[in-house]
Amino acid sequence: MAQRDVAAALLAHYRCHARLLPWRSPPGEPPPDPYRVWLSEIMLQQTTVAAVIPYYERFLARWPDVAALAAAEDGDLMAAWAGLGYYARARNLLACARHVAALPGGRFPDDEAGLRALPGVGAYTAAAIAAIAFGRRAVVVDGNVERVVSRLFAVETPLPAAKAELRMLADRITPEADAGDFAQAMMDLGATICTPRKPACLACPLAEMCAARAAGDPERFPVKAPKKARPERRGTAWWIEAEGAVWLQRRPARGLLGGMLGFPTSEWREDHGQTVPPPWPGDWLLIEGRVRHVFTHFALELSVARLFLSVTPSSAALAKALGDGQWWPLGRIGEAGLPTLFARVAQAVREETPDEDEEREEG
DNA sequence: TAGGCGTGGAC
DNA sequence: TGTCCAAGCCT
Repeated sequence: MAQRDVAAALLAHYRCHARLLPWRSPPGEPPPDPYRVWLSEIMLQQTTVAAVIPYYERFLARWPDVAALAAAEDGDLMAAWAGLGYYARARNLLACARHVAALPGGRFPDDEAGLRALPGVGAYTAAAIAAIAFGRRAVVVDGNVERVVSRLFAVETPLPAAKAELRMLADRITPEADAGDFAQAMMDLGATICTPRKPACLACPLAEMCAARAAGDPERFPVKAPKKARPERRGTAWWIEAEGAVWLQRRPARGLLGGMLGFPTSEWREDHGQTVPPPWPGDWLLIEGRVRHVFTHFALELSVARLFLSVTPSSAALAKALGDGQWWPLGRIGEAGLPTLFARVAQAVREETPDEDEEREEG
């Protein structure tokens, strides 16, 4: 197989079948603003196109360029990211925007090495921006490309050990020109035709050249090492309510859900059955339902305990006992920008007391 | 280098 | 229902 045949066949297919996406220029046309390419690439890390589109549109409308984003408040940006997951991306997004805005000219670096040095920009993202926004030849390797290449060459080495080998093979088929279109064509192919399950080989422009197809079992690739079981953890979320407001806690900047608002909780532990002392004195009531949430590396089941206070403790007193936080109006809990785990806690409380608002209004 | 780090959709 | 997976990065 001549390597250039792969690129030629793929690019020809892409010119007719490229997906139209909000951050993308049609094949052959001038590339989009690097800010838009960067913003989309960060959002798309480990995240589906369908999930990203509404966030991308909202972000672009609210912060149309890197200078505007650099001027955003931390809390506003974290709240706008709420629900999209992997919140370190949001923290790095802001750090990166401020870094770029402070550069002479306030523009993104235009080569791979310069991009790679930015916070939140790794090998894949640097290559993708260099190719798509700046037309540089770069070897763009994401999960799609790994799958396509592993099938094209029937690579038997299991992931993740195969990464270096797959990157070398991707380098071999990457053309000197049209690097941006080629990268996006590979990713489109992986997303729509060379899919993890039931690949549509009959529609594939590379079918004739594909070793896995020739071997009759393309779905077997990429070979993957077995993964570990996901442990189960349990804990309790504390719902503290006073005079129509609930206490929200700002989580530490690093770690799980770092920098996001949420409810105070106990530790999350694998040993269950332990009774946890509440963090504030009073008559706590355990709600019936529990909140289950699955993270990448563990599953969590939270009990929810409620405390009603007739007098609102000062924020300073609660912050001293529970950590940095704030009172939030109950009626506007939907605007707090809670990550999904805590949005579910709020929903569980709401479902437990469906008529509470009416009773309060009537009483 | 392997593990931490979210979420929702597909099957 | 559980399992897998999606345009990875950081430490």
